[in-house]
Amino acid sequence: MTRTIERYNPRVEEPRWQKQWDERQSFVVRNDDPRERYYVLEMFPYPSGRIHMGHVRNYTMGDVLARYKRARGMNVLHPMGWDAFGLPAENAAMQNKVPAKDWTYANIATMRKQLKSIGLALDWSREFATCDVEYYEQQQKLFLDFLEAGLVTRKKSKVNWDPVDMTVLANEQVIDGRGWRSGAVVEQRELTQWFLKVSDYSEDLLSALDTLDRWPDKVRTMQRNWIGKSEGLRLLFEVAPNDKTRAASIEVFTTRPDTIFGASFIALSADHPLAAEIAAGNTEVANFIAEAHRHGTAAETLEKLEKLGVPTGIYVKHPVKDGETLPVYVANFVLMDYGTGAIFGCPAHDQRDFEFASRYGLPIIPVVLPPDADPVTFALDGEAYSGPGRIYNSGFLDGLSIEDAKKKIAAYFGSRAVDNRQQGTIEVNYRLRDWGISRQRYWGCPIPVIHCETCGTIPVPKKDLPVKLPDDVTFDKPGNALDHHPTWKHTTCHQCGGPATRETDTMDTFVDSSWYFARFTDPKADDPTVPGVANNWLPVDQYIGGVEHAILHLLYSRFFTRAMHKTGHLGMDEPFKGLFTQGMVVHETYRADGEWISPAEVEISASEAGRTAKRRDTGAPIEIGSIEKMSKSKKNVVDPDEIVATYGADTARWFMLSDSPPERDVQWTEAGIEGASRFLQRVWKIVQECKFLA
RNA sequence: GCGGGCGUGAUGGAAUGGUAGACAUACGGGACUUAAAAUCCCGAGGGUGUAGACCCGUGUGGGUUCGAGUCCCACCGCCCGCACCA
Repeated sequence: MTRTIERYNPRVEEPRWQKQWDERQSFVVRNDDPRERYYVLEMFPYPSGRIHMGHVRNYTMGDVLARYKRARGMNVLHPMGWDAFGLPAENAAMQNKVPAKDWTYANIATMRKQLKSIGLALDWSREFATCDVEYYEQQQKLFLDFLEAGLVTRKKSKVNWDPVDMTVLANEQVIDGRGWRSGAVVEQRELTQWFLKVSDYSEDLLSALDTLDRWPDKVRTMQRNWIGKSEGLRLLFEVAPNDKTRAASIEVFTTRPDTIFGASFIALSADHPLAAEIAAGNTEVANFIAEAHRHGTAAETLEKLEKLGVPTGIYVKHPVKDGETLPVYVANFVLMDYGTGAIFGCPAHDQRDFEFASRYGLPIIPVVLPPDADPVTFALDGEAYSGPGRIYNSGFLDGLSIEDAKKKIAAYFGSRAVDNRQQGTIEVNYRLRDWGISRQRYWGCPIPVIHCETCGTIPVPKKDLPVKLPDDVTFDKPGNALDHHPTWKHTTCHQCGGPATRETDTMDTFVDSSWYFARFTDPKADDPTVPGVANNWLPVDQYIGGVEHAILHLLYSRFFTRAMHKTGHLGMDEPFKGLFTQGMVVHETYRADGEWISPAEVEISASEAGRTAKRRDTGAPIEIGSIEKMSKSKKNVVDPDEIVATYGADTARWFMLSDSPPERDVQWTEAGIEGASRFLQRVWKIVQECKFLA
């Protein structure tokens, strides 16, 4: 008897199975399925044009989990959608004269086909794109509900302005003083903006991190730092009589009120109102402020600035040393947008204050004695001491621990008054700010409000939603194409019937991705969610994505879940029970004559002597460079389509999962994918032999 | 500076405190072939030895333990995030 065992041919087998899954709707999930539920979600893609290997890795991980849970008899929700608003569509519209909408949906069609060829167990019946009118209409409803619930404010504020993208950026989107997308140096501008009141939840967002025990510590720590809680004392210093200002007091924020006996100066931010007032009659101060502004944001990219300041000529009374005064400076290292924009300097126990005091000859008075140090001989060794110890040189605080001294001095100042106010108030400060969501862009969710000359700025009634984006926009002028549209913004006021204009700002695209996981639970519903359904599925049991979203997307989503809870759309506060941050896909880089070379053009030969590379066509030598994240700019990308065509999706998936632990970077190599391919062939052969024997 | 993580063959990496290096890649040798590819088999951490075997090996130095890659302490190096936050 003869038999032949054929080689596994993914080009036949994979499409056959994928067709069956499609026809039988194998992965379509029903909300009324009584089995135990499991929700696995990977961060949805931006439809940039084509999927990349990072997508393959991300979605394969989720897929394995989804299939495993399904095999264990669970009802598994594993959906897919598109984070489809954003600037690249507008850029494409400008450069290629393709409407942003067409460009986006064409990309989605391509990428959907690619994802299907990967063989993912996805419920495609729930697919949506955030630029679908049906989706952003629901988002507009959410905005109105948030507005009604007091979670939205409109205020004039200094904003980060990206001069290249011509739009506002959230603090989270400014990296080293540059726009996260354009890389342009960010400017400060004063604009009226819509804000979501994330700061209402500062404490809750912080403390609830402790409950997220299936999140990586790294991400929790990053969020903790970002929220930036500090407990301290808001403290008034009484201004000594002078002719330079009528201000009676200066308010500072400090986390170290226990060191008040070591205070030797007050420093104001260059943006402090009092500094501006003094500058009006003091050219030295005015020049210093101008200089500080000139450095401003741009200098943040340079190495640490020297601690510089200028005396204002004003003095304040020392709050605990009768008859003594402290000089008031304007200093370049004091930030206006944290605390009160003013500090008291205790040089002995704060490194910045130490440098400042050393430069300007101000007293350095140690008031914290390190354990085992001698109070008589202890001296600072060229830098501030910020470690543990006991208070000394401090009158009625002497001998106390730092913690006890903080309590005692807070009580002391709490019982005194300056400028007709309580001198010291315990205060908790957060670094977290409200989220400015206004963007001066066309391709985003319109903010559903109108500006009426008579009635003011008022929300569009829900019955008039959606506020639809026009399709016929042009990009011949810089700035917001919506604003330039000839008719779109002109409307009538629903209250008074008079003329009104629409808000032309659209929402930050991070809004779109802050609740999509909830929409997947019932993507066709007439409301943002059907709470009975959403609460059954959420929170997401396992969320998988890149660590680059550790702050922005994940923090905003946590806020949104709380806000949707408050407005009755959801019944929980945390969206993601488990979070997994997968590593990147990296690849060697290749260079010749200063140009990056694509791996497809490179032939590698290896021997005991090592690996060498040459051009596949000409045979010219190529330098093997460092291993980097796959990126178009370095050309070290491998196209998933080609891999699937050559080796099949399962080989690509197997390699992605087997070569490196999922949380670490995986290095894509030709040899690795070959090995994975051979491995699968062997497995297939064994399976065939078992079938034959059976 | 603060925080998180990592350090094991040529390489990616395995190892509930119990035979370190699974599996894979690369490399070398062999079988098959006119030849190559594919496939299959063998070798392989380093050192000494004809061999049986022995010694040394998980960044460095200590410690706990019958036993440490794993736990504890100190240090060195690398990666990532945040950072003039008072």
